[in-house]
Amino acid sequence: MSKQELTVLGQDDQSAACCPGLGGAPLDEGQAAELAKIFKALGDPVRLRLLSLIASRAGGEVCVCDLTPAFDLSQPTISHHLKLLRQAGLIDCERRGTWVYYWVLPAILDRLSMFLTTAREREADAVAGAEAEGKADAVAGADAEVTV
Amino acid sequence: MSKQELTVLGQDDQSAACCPGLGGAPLDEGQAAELAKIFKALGDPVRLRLLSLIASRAGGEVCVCDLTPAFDLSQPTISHHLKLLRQAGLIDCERRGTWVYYWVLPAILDRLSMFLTTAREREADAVAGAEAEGKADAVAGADAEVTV
DNA sequence: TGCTTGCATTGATGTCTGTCGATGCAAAGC
DNA sequence: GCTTTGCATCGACAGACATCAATGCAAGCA
Repeated sequence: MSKQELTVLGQDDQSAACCPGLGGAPLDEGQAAELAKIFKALGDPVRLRLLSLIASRAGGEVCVCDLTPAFDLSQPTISHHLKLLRQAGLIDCERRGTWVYYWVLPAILDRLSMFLTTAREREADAVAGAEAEGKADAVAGADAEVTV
Repeated sequence: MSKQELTVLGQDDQSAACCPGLGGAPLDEGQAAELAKIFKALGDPVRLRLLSLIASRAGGEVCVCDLTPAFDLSQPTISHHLKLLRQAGLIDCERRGTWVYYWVLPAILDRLSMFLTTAREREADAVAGAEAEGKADAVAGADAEVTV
């Protein structure tokens, strides 16, 4: 039911070997398209909450019957969002009797996190280098707006 | 030109204090909407490449005139994507004479990375706990598909 | 066998988004 | 002043997306 859905990061995809991270060389079109597909899956409040509900569950897996009531949406809509998360490789599922259980696949979360982290480190270096020339206040101001 | 555009993470937004990360308590609707806005900005190949081009630039900033030729798109389209990245709080810009320079704001990248990392750690624990009951092979198979 | 439950799929519809040409606007040079 | 250059904004349009009701399908139960 599920293995075939991992189209984003197929194991035979040579271009998926590894993205350099934002700090390295600029992404080529293939890498960008692949990453964008995953980020797009995360770019919806409903899907983000679904992922959050699954990830925060003790035991690591959740029955759909526990997810649907948490939203003010129809069952087909929830099913549709779960399918998109599955196609992005962020979750997987398994049927057990009457119920279907979903769990998070940590590998891609890892990859995204690393991609963003290397970006930050590289960028922080660049900013440190340019801090003496009048751009520092703007960056510092932006920092103050977010309590990381 | 730029400070007012940071609508996603306004400094007076109490709900933006900090998201718990995927591993903590499930996201509420406000947090999910806020994070989704940022992920959605990253959910486009063109914007991802733009961000990558800016982040990987020595000096940390890039003139728009250097970005536009890198794409097979019209100048208004590039400008549109840059605006969305700016509204998401991922980049900022400044006009200098005839040219406009963009640079990356690392704070939100940090926050996203942390959000995803805590998710992974929490999820990995859960998987480790459930590894003995037949779900392990599916997770291991997914891991094998990504060379993180 | 027939009924019920849980979830996925289909088809339709309204909304959002990416893209472009045209235009506006600021800065620099003549 | 006028012209040119660099970039943002506007208006329009095609394609993508979120959502729903209806339907299909598998599993359990009477």
